[in-house]
Amino acid sequence: MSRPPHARESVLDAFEAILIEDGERSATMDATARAAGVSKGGLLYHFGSKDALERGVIERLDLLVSDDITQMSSAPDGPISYFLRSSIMQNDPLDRAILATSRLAQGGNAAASTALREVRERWGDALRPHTRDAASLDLVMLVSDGLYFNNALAGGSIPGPVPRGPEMDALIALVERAAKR
Amino acid sequence: MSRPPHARESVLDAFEAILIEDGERSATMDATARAAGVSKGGLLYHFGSKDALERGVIERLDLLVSDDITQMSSAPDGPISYFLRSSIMQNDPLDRAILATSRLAQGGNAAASTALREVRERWGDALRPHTRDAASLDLVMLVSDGLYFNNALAGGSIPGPVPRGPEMDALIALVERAAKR
DNA sequence: GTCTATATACAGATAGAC
DNA sequence: GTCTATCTGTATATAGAC
Repeated sequence: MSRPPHARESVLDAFEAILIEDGERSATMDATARAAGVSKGGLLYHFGSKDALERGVIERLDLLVSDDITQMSSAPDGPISYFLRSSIMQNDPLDRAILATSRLAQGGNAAASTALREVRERWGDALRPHTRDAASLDLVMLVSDGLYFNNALAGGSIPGPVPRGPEMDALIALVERAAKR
Repeated sequence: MSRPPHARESVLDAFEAILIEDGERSATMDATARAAGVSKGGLLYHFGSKDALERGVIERLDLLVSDDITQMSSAPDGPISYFLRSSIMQNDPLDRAILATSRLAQGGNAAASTALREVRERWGDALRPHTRDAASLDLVMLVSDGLYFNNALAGGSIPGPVPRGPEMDALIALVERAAKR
């Protein structure tokens, strides 16, 4: 099992960071190369085009989501609680991959939009057995989407106006009471 | 009461449309001018810079939200139902102004982010008296955010995976049961 | 008010040295 | 593998004619 070259991962990290903090417009190959500490030519050795770089982020997202769904299935407090709690930005690799892919999607990248829709569907499939009916599943998914949306607006670093601590606990209790099977 | 010049409004409409359908990256002054049926010079007579054009969208949003909050206060089914129902994309001027401003925010426009946060706060203030507690208000706001987020991903035109018809009715009933004072 | 023409800057991508 | 140098396209913005 050969893990991916380090420079390649650094480039992806840098690209994600600029997407999240400064938006899609600022995430140029030049800026990415500079932030990753390589030259533009060096970047283009690992990713032959802007499109390849964007595909790299999407592939990384898909891998991280697979891990997350495994975690979710065996979470001690149950999948709904795990899912909502992990919907607030913890700035972990998965959060960053989602935010970065969202930026690409909102910048017009169709593959990114598709990937996000598929990710959402995978989560929905995993949660469905634990919810009462379609409306209950909608409720859980939409609250999660809402949490992510606010994080996305906040720029990924500044905390948005999302519930934290005890208020988050109360929200999860409220959603579980309404939706949990 | 002098209404704003027609050409100016056409330019704003065109700019919003490109932002929503093709993303921030495609919403250039050139593309906007073309879509609005004016030349670049003509556009620049009405909006002296890209920044002025973006401010135009944000100002329009603020006006439309004021109208919406008035409507919400006197809605027959109550503010929560009105608020959630109007959170699914109806492609009306307010929806388009929100989506367009979201694109600007996600493209890195700080004024757009601030405007959206303030809009969200105005809605929260109007809804607070009608909800039980902080968690209940969070629930209503986050479901609404979730609906908008999915519309934003869908590109504004293709319907996203959001509840419609009877499923939307069931969702509203669920949220009201959990949150309504 | 609206147009054309153009200046300036920067994006993505290529070629080829080391 | 990583670099510099450079080509080409396109964005914002200005100048000035009509």
